[in-house]
Amino acid sequence: MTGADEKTFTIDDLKARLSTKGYKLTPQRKEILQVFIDHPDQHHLSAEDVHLMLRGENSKIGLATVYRSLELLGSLGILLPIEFGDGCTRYELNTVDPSKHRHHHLVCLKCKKVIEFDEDRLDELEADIALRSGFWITNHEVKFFGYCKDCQTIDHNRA
Amino acid sequence: MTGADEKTFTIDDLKARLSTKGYKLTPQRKEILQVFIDHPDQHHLSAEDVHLMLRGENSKIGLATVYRSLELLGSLGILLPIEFGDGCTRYELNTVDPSKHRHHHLVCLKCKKVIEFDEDRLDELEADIALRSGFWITNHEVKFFGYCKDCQTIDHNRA
DNA sequence: GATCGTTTTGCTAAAGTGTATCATATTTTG
DNA sequence: CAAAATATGATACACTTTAGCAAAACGATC
Repeated sequence: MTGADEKTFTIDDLKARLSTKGYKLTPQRKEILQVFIDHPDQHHLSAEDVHLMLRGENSKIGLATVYRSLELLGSLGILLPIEFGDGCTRYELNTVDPSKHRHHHLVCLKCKKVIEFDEDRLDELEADIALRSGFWITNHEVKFFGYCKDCQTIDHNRA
Repeated sequence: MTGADEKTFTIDDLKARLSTKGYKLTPQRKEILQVFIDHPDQHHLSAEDVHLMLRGENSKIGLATVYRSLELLGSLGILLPIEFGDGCTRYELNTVDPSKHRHHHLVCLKCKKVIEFDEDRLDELEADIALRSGFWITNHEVKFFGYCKDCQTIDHNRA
């Protein structure tokens, strides 16, 4: 259901974006971005996830650095933060031209499964909202909540 | 920018929905719903917010009960949980017929201001997603992120 | 309206995510 | 290569939310 490959960020892009804002290129920041580049299927990574994956590669990056780097990469537009209501902020690799590839999320309230889908039909709506509100809109996020095929047969009445 | 009044839930609705699922009607649950009914303008209340408001009315409801009740009212469809990424789950009073009044959020990344807007144009999209995915969709959530009028003149490069 | 079984509450402890602090180490610039 | 600024790592801390359990309250039935 997810679309074709779109150009995402590279380590060189990271270097460029960091330096234009006065931040430094460190091995930790490179490694953290590399985790996202190396695992294109493994979306929605939390700080804890990234930390564990790095530990698995014998990296000694501290947890605080992971948190700080994820937030920084988010503010640079290289990663996108997402909230699924599971208690932690998750991130995914952004695409260089975000208008090219907008994907959204379908969350099962029962089994917590998350399915991605592509959708460009919101661009018109976004332009409309921007005009009416005076906002400069940089991103939008759409989530549908419901019950997936497997969970529709089970009783939802309690628990 | 927010639409006209729509019918929202009452204490009687609460009673009905609780009993059909075997839950009991308690004064605490009534008081908590009443907070939302009494403050139609004060949307987006967190557990802490509700607890403080109740304390201000000399109610002695415990914080854990507030958390439990908010989650319960959410599962009954009386309240809707929303996440703005500010570290806590917030709730707003749902409308009896959710298809009648879908409002979404425009969040300023700089000053954290939240503006609501009405939008029904997603119903068609929702039906489409449901058909393609096999999901039974119960709710959707749309958030636009950007910079409000007041914050567009200020430099966004750092911090 | 009293009784019984079940649910709910309130308190407190604890889990979990994320942030602040600060000494030490690293990067970039010249 | 040296200096100045930034970044890291470790730990302690803050904050939101959950878990556990004894006591209280609800509501169905008699």
